[in-house]
Order: sequence, then C-alpha cells, then structure tokens
Amino acid sequence: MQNDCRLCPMKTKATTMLSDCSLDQLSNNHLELKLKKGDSIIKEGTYSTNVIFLRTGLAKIHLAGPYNEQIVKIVKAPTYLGLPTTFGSKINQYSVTAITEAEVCYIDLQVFLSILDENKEFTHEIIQEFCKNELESFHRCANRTQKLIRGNMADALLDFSDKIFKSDSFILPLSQTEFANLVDTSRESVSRVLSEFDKDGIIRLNGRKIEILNKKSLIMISQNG
Amino acid sequence: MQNDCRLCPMKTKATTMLSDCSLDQLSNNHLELKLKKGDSIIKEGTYSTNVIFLRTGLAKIHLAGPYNEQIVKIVKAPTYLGLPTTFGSKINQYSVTAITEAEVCYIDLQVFLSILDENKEFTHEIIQEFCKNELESFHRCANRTQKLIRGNMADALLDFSDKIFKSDSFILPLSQTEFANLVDTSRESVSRVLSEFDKDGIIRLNGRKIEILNKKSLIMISQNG
DNA sequence: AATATTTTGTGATTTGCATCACATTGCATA
DNA sequence: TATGCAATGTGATGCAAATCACAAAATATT
Repeated sequence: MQNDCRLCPMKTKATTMLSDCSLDQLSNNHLELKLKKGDSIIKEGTYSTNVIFLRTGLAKIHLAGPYNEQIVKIVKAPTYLGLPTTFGSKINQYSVTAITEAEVCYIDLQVFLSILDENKEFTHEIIQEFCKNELESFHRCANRTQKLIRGNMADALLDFSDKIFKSDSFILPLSQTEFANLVDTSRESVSRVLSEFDKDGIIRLNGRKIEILNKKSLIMISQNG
Repeated sequence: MQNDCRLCPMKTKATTMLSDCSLDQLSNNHLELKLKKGDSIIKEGTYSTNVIFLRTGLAKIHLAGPYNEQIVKIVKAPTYLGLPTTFGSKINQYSVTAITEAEVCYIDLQVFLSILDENKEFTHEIIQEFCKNELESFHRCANRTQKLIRGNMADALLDFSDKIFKSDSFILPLSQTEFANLVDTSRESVSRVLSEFDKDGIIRLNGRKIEILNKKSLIMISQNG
C-alpha cells in the first residue's frame, strides 16, 4: 500500500521541510502497514535493506541475551528504526516488536540515503537523535547496574509516566516477564515490588493498569537505589 | 598550537577526501594538544562547544553513577568524541579521560558542522560510527546485566586483546578499581577473578601485564556467564 | 460454557557477590 | 635509601535478589 507522504500527519520538523521531489520519492518507495500488538517489525537475524519509520504506536527493541530475551528500550512514535542494521551488516542485530497497535512505513534504504544527502536539516535531526540515544544508553549503563531493583522499577515507571504516556495513569503495555527483561530482574521480583509500591500507597495497581499516586516517593526510591 | 591538517597522518577514509578548502578551515580552527595518562579530555558538567578528535591513544568514557564512577567504555584513536554533548545541551553529560598518552584536536563545533554539511562521505562515516556504537550499547546492555562476573571479566579481557591492543599480551591501562567500574563489579572481585584465571592457567598475570594463554577458555567462560 | 494456557502472587531456600577488615606489595616523593 | 600513600591480595560475613515451588487469576481456545 502506498500513501502520499505529503499528506502524512506524522512528519517531523525536518521532514516537513523536504522538497516535493523528495516527498514524491518517498511516496513511491515505501510500504505502509498497520500492525497489531505483538506484530514483529524487525526480526533479529534476518536480512534487511529498509529503514522503518514508526508512524504511530509503541514498540520494544529487544535481543537474545545469553539467558533471557533482553528488552533494551521502549520506543514511541514518531521515530526511525533499523538504521544501525541497515547501515551496517544488513543482518538485523536486534528485534523490534509492536507492543500496541502501530503504523509503520518501510522505506528503501537507498531512497532514505538520497533524501539524507539532499537535506541537511534531516541529517542533523537524525544525528541529534543518535546523540540523544547515546547519552541515554550511557545513563542507562550507569544506573541499571548500580541501582537496586526498587530503584530501577521506580525509574521505569517514571519513564512510562513522563516520557511515554505523559500521564500519571496508564496501562502497562508489557507483561511482568517483559517488564523484568526491561528492568534486569526476575518476573517474581517485578510482582513483589509492584505489590509493595501498591501497599505503600505509591501506586494504585489494578491488573496492568497503573496509577502513580506519589511521584515524589518514586523519585526518592529512584535516587536511593 | 595549530597544525596543518593536510599533513595529519591520522585521517580517516572520509577526511582524506575533504577538499583543500575544508582542510584549511580545519587547520585554522582547531587546537591540538598532547596529553599524558590521566589528563582530562572532557569533563562532565562543564560547558563545551567543541568536537574532539582523538588522534592517538586510549581514553575512558565515564560518568558519575548513583554510587560509583561508571566507566561506560574504552575508546581508541582515531575517533571523534563529544558529539552528543555538542549537539545537545552543550553541557557535557559525561567525562572522557586519557588512560594512555594521547593526542587530541579540539575542533570548533561550527567548523565541524560546516564540514559535515559539505561532505557526504564524512556524514556517512559519522552516522556509521553512531550505528556501530548503538549496536554495541545494545549488546553491552544484554550481556553485562545477564552474565556473571567471570563472564564479564572474560569479555573485557577479550575486548582488550582483540579490539584495543590486537595482541594476546598487553598492559592493562586501568587500575583494578577502574576495571571494576568498567565491568560492573567490586575491586575485590576483580582481584579474585584475575587470580583465579591466572591459577587456572588461562592468563599469565604480572602486575598489570596480562598475557592470554588460553583464549578458548576465556570464550567458554564468556558464554557460560 | 468448559477446558487449556498463559499470567500473576507469594512463601521458602539458595547463592553470587558486595562489603568489611586487614595484611601486603608496589610506587612516588622527599 | 627511607617514608608515605595508593594499589592489590585474601579471608570472613551479610544480604539482595535469583531460583524453586506452588496456588490462584486471568485469557485464550475449542
């Protein structure tokens, strides 16, 4: 299915500035798909020559660790996915899977590159994105390994609240097992800590629905490790 | 001190292709320094509008974690440093410190950007570098948190051997405390595991000099966690 | 609606490693 | 060459969290 990219409501700052020519090129060289929760967007180990634009929805980036499936991070539309593999070995080094309903555009790598070459704003935007990701990965590296479980869980909840949903109340788009693989702990610990937070009145827990009642406490817990 | 970048022996593929004009611009807008072990290259929390080119030597990228100084990774010349902070907040989010003698060039951000804009090859090289780093950070994320200490130490030793020194025999450019902060463990555990590896004939340890005697064993240990 | 399957809750036990404590060695500076 | 401080080696102890083992809910499937 092809759409007119000129009509796409999800354009970023830079893509808004693309020339009609570039936009036409995009329109004619991309495949747009609607996905449902659980659908695979990128699969580790497979061949790929596409860059993927996540138009709407949430996805998890994950890969096989030595013992468990590791969830590296949760990403939110709009964002580009798969540049590392497309630029590098062409074999995907990680998987991306929708964790909500989502819409994605598969963009041919050559088309993507030619647009990149033509458009400085777009290039800067992509580089900025990489820079942001690199900083995030540094901080994650320092925090995840040094903090205790309660601290990491608090961080994750604050992330969902502040960055993903921008609301104190949300439905966790992950099972406890997945949550554990994101936060580097065991499924049982996730269950226990969530119950504790609920018992202490820090969150209200109802199935996968979470309401943050006391953000200050969560921040405290995050800082104490 | 200013040097003629046209004579720089450490140019990468892309910088070799820069126009004389760009190279002159570089030559006139950079500061070259010789550093000794322990000298700071980038300091967390300080203001910066430079990109840094590490011409020769090794450096550690590190930042303050909630409890310890966390070493994120060891980098080797030639490489660019400081792009994330320069592109983003202008306040350095992490430190970089020489761990051997090193030579660095401080390049004004605006000059760096104008060269980036002028030169597609160079842009691609930078983006590729980011992609490689992102993949590395994903793998680190999955491995460091899932493996046991012996596995992580084995990984680190293999990294030094294969990627940094390209030799089975090298002098660790880190104290055990630093090594611990790189490998996410305690100083005492580093000491113990290194002794174990020595006792088992996997490495020969002599002060900070390490000789890898049995790489196969190290790989085994790495895989067993 | 009935059955199977996945997800979640929670106690009991085990364990890898941090922490503590101190001895020893190496290295720098007077 | 002596003196001081930083880096290392190694045992004893404590603890956070993994693992094990089920029960109970919740979802999916027929």
